[in-house]
Amino acid sequence: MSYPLRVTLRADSARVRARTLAAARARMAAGDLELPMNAIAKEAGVGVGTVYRHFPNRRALLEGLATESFTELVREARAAAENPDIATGLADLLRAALRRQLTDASLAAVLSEPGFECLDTQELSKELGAAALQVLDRAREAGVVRRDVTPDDFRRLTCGIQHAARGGGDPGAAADRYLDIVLKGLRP
Amino acid sequence: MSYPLRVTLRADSARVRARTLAAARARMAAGDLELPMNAIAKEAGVGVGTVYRHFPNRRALLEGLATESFTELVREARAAAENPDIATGLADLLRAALRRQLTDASLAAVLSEPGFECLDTQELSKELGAAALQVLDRAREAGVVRRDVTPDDFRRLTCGIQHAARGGGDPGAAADRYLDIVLKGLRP
DNA sequence: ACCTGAACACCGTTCAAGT
DNA sequence: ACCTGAACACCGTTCAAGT
Repeated sequence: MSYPLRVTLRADSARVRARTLAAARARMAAGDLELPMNAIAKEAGVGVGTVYRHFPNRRALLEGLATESFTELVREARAAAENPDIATGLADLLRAALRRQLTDASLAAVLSEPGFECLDTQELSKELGAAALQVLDRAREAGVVRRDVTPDDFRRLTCGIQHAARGGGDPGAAADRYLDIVLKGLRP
Repeated sequence: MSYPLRVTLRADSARVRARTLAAARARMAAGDLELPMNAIAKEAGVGVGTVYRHFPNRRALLEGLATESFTELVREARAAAENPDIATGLADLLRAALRRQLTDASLAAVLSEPGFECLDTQELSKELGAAALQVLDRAREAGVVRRDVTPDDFRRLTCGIQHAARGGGDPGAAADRYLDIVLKGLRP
């Protein structure tokens, strides 16, 4: 069994990583979802090879970008699982997942197709799944949700609503309505 | 007002078009959704420039690929609008849209973001919208659907379910369940 | 008229050479 | 150890030259 021993990066290495992520984020904010490695390296003032050292492929870079939102989402999911009114907790969980995906396209991309590149992301995914399962168990017991639904259905359904919401005008308003429809459909 | 007068292509031109579409379809069937123009031209035994003459960009090629399925879908939508039991008609409409998108990735892509490149596609889209509106009007009158839903919501929701269904194992089974959830949620 | 494919710009990815 | 960027392969797109 061997685990990576070094948890903190060397200062310059950490700086490179941060600058790469910043450049990538700037591009995404400007509406470019392609994340071209060469262009990002140039904008970050870093050699391409160094970008590849930190992020072996575009998927890894995407996960690096999504980590922050993903962490927040896990926190929200846990809070939802604690809600004394679990029907509300369930609605909160799905709403949070949807909102985070709409504000962060990288998170939407990462959740849309699992198959994780980074251990961090895999870990976050497990934690999200665990929180979702708690919500689901309590909701089932309270009889407020269909019995055939799984935590993975939650992931897929929120990704689906996100996709539907982005596929036309006023994504925010559409997302609210579609979430409403799905929540109602999820009742037993 | 000027309309294109030539409806039938010159024989060789039609052959080029057909070969291009065949090559593109072969690629998509092999799981490549990128549709690289150069590679397709080579595989079709045609100059790249000729491909561009027929399909000025990838979106146009995508629409060319989707036309057949789209036409079938319009037919199915019209049949759904005629169903004496309009609740069933509505379910049939959404099921057909979903099924076609799952069997034809190009149709899923075309419907997912409108902004049509070809007149044919624009026409098909209008016809689909008209049929959906008929279904919706009848369903509303019969009181079997939420009043705030539009034909465009149907498009977006089916695209969303398709996306959710593809985002994990057994897309077919997932699609059925998700459609079930959404149909229930659409009731008033 | 329509077709061809060389040519140019750009991106992904690797790896020998530097520090 | 880590970083750099030239180098190679590949793709999108155009356009001068062919038929």
